[in-house]
Amino acid sequence: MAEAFERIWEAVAAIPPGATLSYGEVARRAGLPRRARMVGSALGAAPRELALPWHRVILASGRIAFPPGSKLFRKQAELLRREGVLVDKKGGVSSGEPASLDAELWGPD
DNA sequence: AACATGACGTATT
DNA sequence: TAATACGCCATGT
Repeated sequence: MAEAFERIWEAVAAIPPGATLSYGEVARRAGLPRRARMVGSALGAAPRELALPWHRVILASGRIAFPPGSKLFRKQAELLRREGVLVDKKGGVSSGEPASLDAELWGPD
């Protein structure tokens, strides 16, 4: 396996529960700046036995990378919420503390 | 070598 | 906020 993939897997494995990192950030931490797209490939090719916390990797825009409603989207949302991370229906991810009480009570609209 | 593709990122409208 | 556009880079054809 290419060494780059292993560096990426390490970076992902190092993300603590309840936290999230963007693909670009993971790439940077792996010593591969500007290789965000490669992070996606690496995760897709990652052996299941590594049990990587792939769900903690999201877009730089703070949302889940999959189309809302898709199989993988629901899977990732569930894994994140299982760690206390809030995920709205559009894939928006916010760590534990709500940005504002309004947002929590009334939603994004 | 040219071109398309993708679990991306940023800037601009 | 959403839609485009363009940059980026490994892979596969």
